[in-house]
Amino acid sequence: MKKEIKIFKALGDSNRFRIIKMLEQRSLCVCEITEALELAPSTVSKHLSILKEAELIDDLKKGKWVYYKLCKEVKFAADILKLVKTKIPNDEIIEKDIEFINSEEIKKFCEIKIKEKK
Amino acid sequence: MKKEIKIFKALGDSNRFRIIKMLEQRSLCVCEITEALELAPSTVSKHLSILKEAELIDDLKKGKWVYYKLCKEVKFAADILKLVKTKIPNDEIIEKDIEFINSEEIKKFCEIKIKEKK
DNA sequence: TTTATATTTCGTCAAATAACGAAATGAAAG
DNA sequence: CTTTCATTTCGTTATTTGACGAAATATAAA
Repeated sequence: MKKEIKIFKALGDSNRFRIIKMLEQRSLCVCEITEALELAPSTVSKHLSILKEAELIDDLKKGKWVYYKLCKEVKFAADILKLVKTKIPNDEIIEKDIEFINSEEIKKFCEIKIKEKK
Repeated sequence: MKKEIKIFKALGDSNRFRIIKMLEQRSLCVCEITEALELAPSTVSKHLSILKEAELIDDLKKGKWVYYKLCKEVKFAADILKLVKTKIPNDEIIEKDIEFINSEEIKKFCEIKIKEKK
């Protein structure tokens, strides 16, 4: 499939759009995204693979966790990401997502996962 | 559905993408687009309604014909259309489409439709 | 090495989508 | 007013997509 069509298809789903908007804030591990979207981990993983296949995001393994971040190379995907970042006003859901990933709640959620083992 | 998601969904189909690329050249009536894409008129009409619903294109009735053109108002759709126009290299199919709508063949096709009645 | 945890892959199911032809609509010509 | 032609709407069908849970994989901890 044409690369640009893949990009548009990838962005044409509201859950994937939410992921992109959260990744504008900072890179996130799969479990954080899963927690925010309230979907099954396998579903989130599939969404992430579609975004990655479109070269909108990239992954980075850190131990057990896999972190995803926006892909900012110089190409059409980066242009689109810039437009998405600068020109689309956040709706309620996006605002709530951003609030969530910046919250103490999600920080604790991650800490507990680590500390539980100590 | 969120307006921007509609835009991405609309562009995330290769036939609709071809339509947008042809409309970059000039406004076209439904039968010209149908001829270029080699799809059923009802299928093309549906694609056009999806693009219109996303506010990427607009229609203009002229007698029996309905012409469609790109929608250039100041909003996200216009930004995307600009990116699409300036940043995406044409592939073979798009080149062929552009050639077709600028050809003598399609001009004759339209003329015959009119003259047949005289 | 065994166990636990994070993520991905696989198989399945329901819903959405893209295609078509047939019928309906609307404008122009006879 | 009736017919003709371009387009749209409707109903159907095949394919794609988004969701899930179960099983597989990979890494860290015990």
